[in-house]
Amino acid sequence: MDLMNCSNENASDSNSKLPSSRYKGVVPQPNGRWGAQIYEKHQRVWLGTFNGQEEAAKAYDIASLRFRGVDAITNFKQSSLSITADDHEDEAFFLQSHSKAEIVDMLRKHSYTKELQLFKHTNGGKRIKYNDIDLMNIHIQKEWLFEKVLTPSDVGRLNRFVIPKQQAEKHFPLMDSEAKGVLLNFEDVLGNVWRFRYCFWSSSQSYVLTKGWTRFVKEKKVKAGDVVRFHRSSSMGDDKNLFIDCTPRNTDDEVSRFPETTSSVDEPLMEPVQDQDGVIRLFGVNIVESNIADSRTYTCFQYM
DNA sequence: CAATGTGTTGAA
DNA sequence: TCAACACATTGG
Repeated sequence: MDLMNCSNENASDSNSKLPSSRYKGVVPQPNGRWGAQIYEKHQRVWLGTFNGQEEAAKAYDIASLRFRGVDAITNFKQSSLSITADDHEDEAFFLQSHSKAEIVDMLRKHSYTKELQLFKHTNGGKRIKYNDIDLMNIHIQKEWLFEKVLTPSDVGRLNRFVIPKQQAEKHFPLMDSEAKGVLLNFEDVLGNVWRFRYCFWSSSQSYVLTKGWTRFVKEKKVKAGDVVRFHRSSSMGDDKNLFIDCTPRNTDDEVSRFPETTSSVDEPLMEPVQDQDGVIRLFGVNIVESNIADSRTYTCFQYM
């Protein structure tokens, strides 16, 4: 092994240049170890340092799969210890069930394998055969963000929607320069795009959607008690990457023009759920429960 | 002090 | 996007 490296093997030689790696996303470190990195949106995301370049290459592979999807180019055929198709599917599901920041954090802490094992184990007894819809969902990488039950004031005359502070800061961080507000585009299940002004109201210390919200309430006919859900597509597409989705109460007075308002009398799958507790959803359907959110906290990154 | 990770550039 | 290179920053 190692017969390919013609010139420099030793990092101890301070005169020579650092040895290159044959693996994508792997860069040499001055001390002879190896760094892993991946680029997104013109900037580097550091994935940590590793003893061997193969280890670093695997870290890159995992990040690549999470950032760019199942068809991403990788160094190895499969990322970790996944051998069977089910294992591979489980890992894809695991990747999609965590934010990019969480995956990066695991890589930097070298805890990815541990977390994946835990994930598989806690789901071991009740392994699910995912259907085509689920796989498609994984493929397009739509990730669950959070949901909120609409309060009376959310649909009242205040013309604003309060995003729970914890969710707002987690999913829609505002820089100080943006405190005045930014415009966010959300796509609904019909492909319609809704544009809202999103800002922080210092008087009430709350994050709100303002301009555009009332129109949404009116046209979707949402009422207090209805649920609004937020998703994000983590595949590329800088613009159409946020999604909004709601379950309007059935209206007796008018034929619904919206498919998603169809009566759910014989739709057994829909049920409300708390996010941030490890409940995993695909298309709003609970697939499996886990306890992944029980312990660890992850450092905050700019990207998702 | 050693190791990590960023600033930066030039190539593709 | 990507790796090479220099080195500022981190952290033990």
